[in-house]
Amino acid sequence: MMTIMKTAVPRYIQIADGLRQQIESDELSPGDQLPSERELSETWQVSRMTLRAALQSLESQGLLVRRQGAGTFVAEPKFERQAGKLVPFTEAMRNRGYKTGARVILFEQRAAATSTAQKLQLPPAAPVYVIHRLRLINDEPVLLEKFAMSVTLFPDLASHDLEERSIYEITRTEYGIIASEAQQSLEPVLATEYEAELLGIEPGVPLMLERRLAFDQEKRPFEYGRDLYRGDRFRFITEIAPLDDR
Amino acid sequence: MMTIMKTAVPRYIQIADGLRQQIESDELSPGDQLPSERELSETWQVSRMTLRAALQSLESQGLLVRRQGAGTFVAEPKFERQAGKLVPFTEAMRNRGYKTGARVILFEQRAAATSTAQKLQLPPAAPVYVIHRLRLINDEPVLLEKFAMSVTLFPDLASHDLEERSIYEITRTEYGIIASEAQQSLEPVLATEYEAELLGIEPGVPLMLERRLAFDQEKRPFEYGRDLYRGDRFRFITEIAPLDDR
DNA sequence: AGGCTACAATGGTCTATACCATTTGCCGGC
DNA sequence: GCCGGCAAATGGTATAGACCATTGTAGCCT
Repeated sequence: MMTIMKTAVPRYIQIADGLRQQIESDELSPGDQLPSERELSETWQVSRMTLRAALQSLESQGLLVRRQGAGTFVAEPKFERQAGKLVPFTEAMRNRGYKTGARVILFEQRAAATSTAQKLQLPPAAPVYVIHRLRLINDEPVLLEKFAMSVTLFPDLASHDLEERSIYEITRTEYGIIASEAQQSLEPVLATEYEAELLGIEPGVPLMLERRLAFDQEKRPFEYGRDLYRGDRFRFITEIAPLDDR
Repeated sequence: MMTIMKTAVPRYIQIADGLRQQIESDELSPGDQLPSERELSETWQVSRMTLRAALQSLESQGLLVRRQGAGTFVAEPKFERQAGKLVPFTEAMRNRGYKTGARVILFEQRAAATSTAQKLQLPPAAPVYVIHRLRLINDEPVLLEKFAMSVTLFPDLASHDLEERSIYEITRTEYGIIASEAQQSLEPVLATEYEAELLGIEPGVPLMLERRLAFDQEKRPFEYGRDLYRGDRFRFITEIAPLDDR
């Protein structure tokens, strides 16, 4: 039954389907450059505008990347990140076969900002660590973590290796504080110049901001963070399960 | 500093911004019809193609709905649904000031399909209820729930009012089974004819499928469901908190 | 009064063309 | 050998116009 089938598929959709098949059958690989718009419009015997409609459709589906003056390229596939699940980032990515890395960009102790003190249920201006950590996959920066933790609760945190170890593994083994749940939210933001420089992108590029307040086994908040994921490298999927260790 | 500012904003983006401002300042309300493309292109003194580019931009941002032959309309705002959070649907929507309703479409007892028995950790072909329930907001069908539950675990379930009561409230108060957590996932699907008819849409319209396996306080699976949300009426946001009752 | 048909209004597809903005590569000069 | 400038290649914006497909309304006929 073809009740929802059109008898004539628009040309630009036919062309988009043809190109998508080339991408999905590995005839074209991520990073490959497509023939130019002018060449493709000759190949498919359509106007350049019709061809552009096809490319725009594929771009909006995340399959193509177009750069003015340079060309059209097959998009790299995005990493998948579990939304709403406290899975150690490094472990999750390594499980996918990626090489991971981390760099501590900032580690300093300062009086908590009012909102931070409030979130962490600390006295006003209580000392906290403010930590910025850059995460890399296959040597490419993809995530900038900014988080705050209480100095009182985690004395001498600097003595631990924050580049090689998960923060939650450190809190569990060194301080007996077990991450058990978290409040998280996702929202798109644009990269500032600072963030852009660290992530190797242009300012204004979209990032996914994951705000997080992690609680320990006594339901006490102990980590307040804002993770900034490159929007062009991640997509978020949702599955809830009992909290894994981090 | 204008390092990311272009000195010349494309005309179609200027027009899109102008129309967006009319929408966001309530000069245009949800459901309002916009002037025709031909009229707008005269108003803004551009070609119809340029005007169409502006409308397409707004459509992709979810602000406009265009229907061939009928016109262009300001989109109704979407309901927000917490992804990954077991909040009773009725309660969540009522809290937003919406009038909710429910209709049981199907309630039957049958031998569990293999996959269902497996998910619910039941013996093969164990008897289960298969329940389809249609949810309405302001008298509009927006969600089709399909779920399975063990007959053995919930004898005489039919005697309870599934239209007025939350399923989890029933399992808690009548059977002492408390929903404590769930595995959930989100994925877009297209409406079948059956689903489309119930939801008042055309077959092929996108739906968001929320698969769910709910566990009780002893970590036993007791409800296996597939919720189909109208994609044009919901968007999903993520925030995790300790599980509320359902 | 209801149903059907036709027409007008509306969005959708497509063409051909021109020009602009960005990127990249090559060539020449230092 | 390196750097800068220029030109070509590429995507982006815009125009003018034609024609197609769908929807809705009005008028006419039963």
